[in-house]
Amino acid sequence: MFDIKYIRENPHLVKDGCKKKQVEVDIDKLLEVDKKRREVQRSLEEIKAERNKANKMISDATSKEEKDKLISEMKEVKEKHAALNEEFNAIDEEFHGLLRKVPNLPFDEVPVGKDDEENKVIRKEGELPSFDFTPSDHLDIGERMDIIDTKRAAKTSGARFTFLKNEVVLLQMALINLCLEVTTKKGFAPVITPVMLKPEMMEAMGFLERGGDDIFHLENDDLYLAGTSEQVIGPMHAKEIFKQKDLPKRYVGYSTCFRREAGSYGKDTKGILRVHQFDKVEMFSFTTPERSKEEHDFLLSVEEEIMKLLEIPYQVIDICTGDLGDPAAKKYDIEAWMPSQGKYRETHSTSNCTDFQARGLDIRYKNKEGTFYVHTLNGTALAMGRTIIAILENNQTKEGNIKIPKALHKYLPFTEITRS
RNA sequence: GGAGGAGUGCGCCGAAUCGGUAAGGCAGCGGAUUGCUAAUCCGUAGCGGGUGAUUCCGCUUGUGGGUUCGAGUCCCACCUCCUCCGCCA
Repeated sequence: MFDIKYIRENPHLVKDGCKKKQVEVDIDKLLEVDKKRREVQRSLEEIKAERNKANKMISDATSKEEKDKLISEMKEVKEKHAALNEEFNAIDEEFHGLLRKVPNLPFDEVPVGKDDEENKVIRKEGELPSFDFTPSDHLDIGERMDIIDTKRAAKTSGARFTFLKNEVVLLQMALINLCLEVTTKKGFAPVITPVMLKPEMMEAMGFLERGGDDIFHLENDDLYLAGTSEQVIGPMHAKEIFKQKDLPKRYVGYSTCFRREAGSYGKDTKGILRVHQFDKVEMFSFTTPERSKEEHDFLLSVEEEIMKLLEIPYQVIDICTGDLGDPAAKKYDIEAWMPSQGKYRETHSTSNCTDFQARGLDIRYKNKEGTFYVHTLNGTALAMGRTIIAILENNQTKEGNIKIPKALHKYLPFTEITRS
C-alpha cells in the first residue's frame, strides 16, 4: 500500500511515477475522495464525542426520571450516528479501493522505459562456452539421459509440468545445499515456508491488484498458492514491531512455487523453462529505510556469488520503470546464458519494495526517535529449473556427457552425468 | 468432521460484580539519582483526526456484524490456540 500522506503532499510526483510505470490511476479522484472521507470522519467523531459525554451523564445520573429523560434524548442521536456511519463506510471503501491501485513509485535512478525491451544491461560476467559441435537443448539432453520427463508429466498433470529424475534430482538437492551454505554463512535464517496463504496477505504484498492472473487460487478454501516464498516470508512478521538493533532481519526460504503462466500461451512451451511448479531458494530482508539500497546491492552480490560458484555466464539487468511490478521501487534481474537459444534468459530477480509491503502488512521498527515502517527486499538465491537448464546446456561435452561445476562436487556422488 | 474451553493496549502475565465506558505487574525504551559487576525513583501503548504549537477529539479487549442510551461482559458468524473423540502420512 502506498502512503496517502505522500500522495496528498506530492500529487504530481505520484502521477509522474504511475505514468513511468505504465499504470493508470486516477490520483485526482483519490484525493477528492480522501478529502471527503476526512470531512465525514470529522463529523462522525463529533457525534461520537457527543454520545460518549451523554452516556457518562446517564451512568452518573442519580434519579430514574433524569435517566429516562436522557435515554430518550439519546435515541435520536443514535439514529443520526448510524446514518453517518453508513456514509463513512461507503466512502472509506471507495477510498481504499482507489488507494490500493497506486503502485510503489520507482526510484529516480531507474531507467525510464515502456517494457522489457528497454531494460538496461549493466554488466556481463563469465566466459561463454564455445562448442566444436552443435549444443543440444536441455530437453533433448534430459530425454536422452532420462533425467527430465515432460511427456509423462503432461499425461499425469497437463502442460507445463515436469518429472525430474535420477541425477538431476540429486543435482537439485546439491544446489539447495550450496545455496543454504552460502546464505546461512552470511546470517540468513533458513526457513521452509507454507505454500498457501490468505488473500489479505497476498493483497498486502501487492500481488493481487495487477498480476493476480498468474496466481493459483483454491476456491473451496479461499487460499492462494505461493508463486514465490517471498509472498509468505513478508507476512510472517505482519503486525510486528522490530527493534532497530535486530535489523536487518534476513531469511532464506526454500519452497515450491506455483504459477499459472496465464497470458504466456505459446511462449517457452518446450522443456522446463516456464512451468507451473518449480522449487526456489529465496532471500528476504527486513531493513531500515536508510539501509535498504545497500541491502539491495548486497542481495545482488549474493546472487552473483552463487552464479560464479556455478560457473554460469550471466548478465545483470537494470529493470526499467515499465517492467517493474507494483511493489518494487527498483529491480535487478540476472539472466543466465542458455547456449541452445544463443541468448541470456532470466534466472534471478531482486527487488527493493521500500515501505510499500510493510505498510500493507503493518511491519515497523522502533528506535529512540519513534516507530517507522521497515523496508522489505527480496532476491532469488536460486531457481531450480532454470539453473538446471543452464548447467546442463553450458556443461555438455562432445561425448554427450554433463560436467558438474566443482562447487557442487562435495554434495554429489558423481562429478559428471554420463550414459554409456 | 464432532464435543468442550480459551484469546484483554508491539512482547510476557493479568483485573474488571447485575452490561456503566479498559486496574496493576514484568520486560523493553527514555530520563533522574547513587556509584561500581548493580540498585532505586520517575516517565512510557498504538493508530487516525485536528492545531503554528501545546491542550484536544476519536478508534482499538482475536476479526466482522447485531442487541442497547451504553458491550471486554449479551447474541450471531468467522479466525487462531488448547483438551477429548473420529479419521489419517
